[in-house]
Amino acid sequence: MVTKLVDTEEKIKIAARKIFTQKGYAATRTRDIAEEADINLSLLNYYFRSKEKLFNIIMIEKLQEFFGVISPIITDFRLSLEEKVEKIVENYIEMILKNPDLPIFVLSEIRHNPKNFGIKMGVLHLLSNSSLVVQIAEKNSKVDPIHFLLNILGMSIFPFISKPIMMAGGLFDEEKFKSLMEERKRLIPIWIKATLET
Amino acid sequence: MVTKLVDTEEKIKIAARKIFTQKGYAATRTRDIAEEADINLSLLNYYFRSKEKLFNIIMIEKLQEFFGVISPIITDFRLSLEEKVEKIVENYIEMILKNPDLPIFVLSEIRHNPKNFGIKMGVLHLLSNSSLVVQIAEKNSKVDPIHFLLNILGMSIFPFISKPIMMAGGLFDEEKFKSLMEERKRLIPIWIKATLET
DNA sequence: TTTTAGGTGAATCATTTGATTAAATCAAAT
DNA sequence: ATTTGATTTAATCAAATGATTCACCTAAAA
Repeated sequence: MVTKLVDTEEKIKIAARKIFTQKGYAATRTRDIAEEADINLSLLNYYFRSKEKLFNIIMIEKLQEFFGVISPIITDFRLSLEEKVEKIVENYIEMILKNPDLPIFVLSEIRHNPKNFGIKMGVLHLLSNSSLVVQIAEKNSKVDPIHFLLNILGMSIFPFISKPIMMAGGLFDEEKFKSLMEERKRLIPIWIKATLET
Repeated sequence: MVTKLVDTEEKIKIAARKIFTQKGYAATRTRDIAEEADINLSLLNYYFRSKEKLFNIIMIEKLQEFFGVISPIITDFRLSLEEKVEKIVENYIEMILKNPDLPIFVLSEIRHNPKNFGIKMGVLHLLSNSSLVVQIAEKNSKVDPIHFLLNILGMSIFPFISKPIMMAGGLFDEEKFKSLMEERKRLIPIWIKATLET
């Protein structure tokens, strides 16, 4: 077989990533994906057998994108607490700016299918054994690491989730939103530090 | 007509609230709602004409629940900045504890239909004219009210959005989550205050 | 050149799903 | 008792949708 100009399987996956993350599993039609990929509908089933199988492949990818940011950082004992916070915030905001649909997609699909996907081994177990908890305890034993992490992620991720509301108001555009988030990259570590002084 | 034991229209709406907020518009079948309401499918169309009309009714309700919490507080000039923060946090957490599906539902449905629903007049316009911005400026002119609000809401609401992840880990149950949020009711105002000292 | 095997697409199938229809029920008014 | 108008239901429709079929193509191997 000669090399295809564009690998068909990858072309379908690219389309699937776009449509699934935009509209979610239930609202996505396999025909939408086929059209976006500029291929015939049967091709999709030929390559991936079913909508659900294709979805699972994309979902696994997206979960890794979403959780992959934080895991290596919180376990890296070479990084100080301050450096960890800076890196988590910067990496998350950076990554989601490039992939704005990711948070709502991941969080709402997990919700609709909480059993599947090996998130069990996920972030929380990881957190308990990380060097992050030790460093938090050293800094301020009163602050529960769970609260600490919820604060960082809440401040970093929530703006993206509420973005449609801000945009609907007409007071915000893409440009303005992006610079808002660039500002937060700098400010959130400062604010987080302040919460540890309490 | 004799008084019905349970008003049929209201019975359908109760079922619709439950199913729509749990599964979202696209994943909801009108048959699911009919079954949940313990009525025939055609009844649903008899009372509400279509799935979309029924959905719009529920959606309006849910938007009011979601945004109704914050509007009266940020415009109330009798409340101090500290009181405002306390009330926003407490009211949001209180309300969402009773209606855990609300945040993801509202935020993801808005995202899938950003034009509809008069959110335009929404929170942001309200914010610009509120007494909150004045009070923030008095306290610390460096802090943008938008950042301030995103921090409060992010810290209060994000935990509910990420709850399915925490639960999947098996380290958390309903009980534990609830007491975590009760703790945050007390702590978030303290943390927010700390961010204003920077 | 012929064969072979993977790749491709038009047409079609079976099921799901939102919506409609027409008949039945039931209580109150006449 | 009959009529009336509001509810309620079983049956069915038409469109949407996930999936399959089968014929055809293409390029490499024999």
